[in-house]
Amino acid sequence: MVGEMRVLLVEDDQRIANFVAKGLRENTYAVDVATDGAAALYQSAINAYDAIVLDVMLPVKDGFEVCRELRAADIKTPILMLTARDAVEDKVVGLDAGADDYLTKPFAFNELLARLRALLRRSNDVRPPRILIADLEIDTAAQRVWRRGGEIPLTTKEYALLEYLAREKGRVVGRAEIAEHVWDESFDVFSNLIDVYVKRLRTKMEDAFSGYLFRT
Amino acid sequence: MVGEMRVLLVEDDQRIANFVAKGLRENTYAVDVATDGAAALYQSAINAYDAIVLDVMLPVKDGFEVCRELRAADIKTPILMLTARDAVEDKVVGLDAGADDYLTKPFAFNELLARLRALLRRSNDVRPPRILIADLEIDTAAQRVWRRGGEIPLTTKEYALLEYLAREKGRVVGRAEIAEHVWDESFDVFSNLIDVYVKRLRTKMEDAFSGYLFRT
DNA sequence: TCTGCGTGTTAATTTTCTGTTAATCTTCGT
DNA sequence: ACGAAGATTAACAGAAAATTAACACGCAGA
Repeated sequence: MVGEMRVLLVEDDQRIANFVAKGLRENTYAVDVATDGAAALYQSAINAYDAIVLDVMLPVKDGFEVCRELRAADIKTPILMLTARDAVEDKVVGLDAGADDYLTKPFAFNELLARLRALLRRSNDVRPPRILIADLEIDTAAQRVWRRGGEIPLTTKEYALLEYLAREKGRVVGRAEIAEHVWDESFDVFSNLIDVYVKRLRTKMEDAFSGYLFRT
Repeated sequence: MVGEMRVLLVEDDQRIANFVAKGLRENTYAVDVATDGAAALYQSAINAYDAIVLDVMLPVKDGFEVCRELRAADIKTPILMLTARDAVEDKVVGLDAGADDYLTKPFAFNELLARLRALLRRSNDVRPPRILIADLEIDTAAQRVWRRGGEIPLTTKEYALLEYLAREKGRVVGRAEIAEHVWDESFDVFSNLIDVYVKRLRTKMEDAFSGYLFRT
């Protein structure tokens, strides 16, 4: 949160764009403006913005589409959608497309500032650490796991084991170490419980990837 | 803005304390009560309150003193001072001691609510007044909830729980955390009240969306 | 006072997890 | 090829947690 925040404003209406950009600059944001969807994608590809303010109605590519493509490209920059429409359905579409918040025109400029601050705070705060290994994705905040888009439901222990292994990726960890970190002191050293859990994980993940399993 | 705000009420007069606490709870604040200055300091040391409503005339340590010590301990929680006296001088002393606002008894309860809201708003900055998750829409100002256009009537507690969960969407929150934010100190850790409320919510929302409920 | 509603309690039931056991399969040295 | 040690797997039983219904109590309005 130090330094200047960079914002990409995507808005085709000149008047609104000028107005908003000026207002944001007065509030110490560094603002880039894109006037259509394609430009927006291009700009966000070559710059690391802290947030994107995105109008829905755009020439070339509409805001929903831009949003979707950004998310598809794994760009997680917070997006504030801006639109004249206020049908609930539009909000749903917007959020489904990956927007983080939604503001309908006309809006008080202060409201936009406030939402933007909220978004930046949210993302800058404790960014939920995600672990990415090959096509495996772990959201440690939600304790959920995906592979190639599909979510894999895991039990508490299964998840704990997976997260531990993922964190220690590339290192050879012995049973004792695993027991130490994933189970508690009452763990029975002579049981093969760990093997059983590794098996369960493997089954659920369809033999995900190999580089992390071994024997003492 | 309301919903899961935690307030510490410091008041030695039982009748007033009950009255105020009850009123605040009806407005979805989670209220803890301390009946003397020392208790107040202790409580605020171990809990993170969003605001403190502090009577001036207290046994053991008076409100001014409590206020001073809190500020000395670098606790910045907004403080609303409450007193029977209304001499201008007292206000000055109170504000000097570090209070943020000042209210003299007798007061209209609505006035207290208004001041409290103002304090919380000031310190808390802005949060989106509407929360949208899939086809669920929450109006935090009116404390009303819709799904697919239809409004869902919720009781105060049900609403508070839902708003909290919605705010923490995507994170795994344990029972303790929920209790901490939605209930107050008198919450019985061994009861399954939270489960019961989750059930009630689910029933009303027809198993709305799944991604937010879990164990421990 | 009666009544309805919101809040919280309790307990029975059902489902899901965890950990154990034991049988089978690999690997590898001799 | 044989046996042993370790690895893998399936099946299961007890434990833990989730789910649900039913009820008790206090309070506010009629």
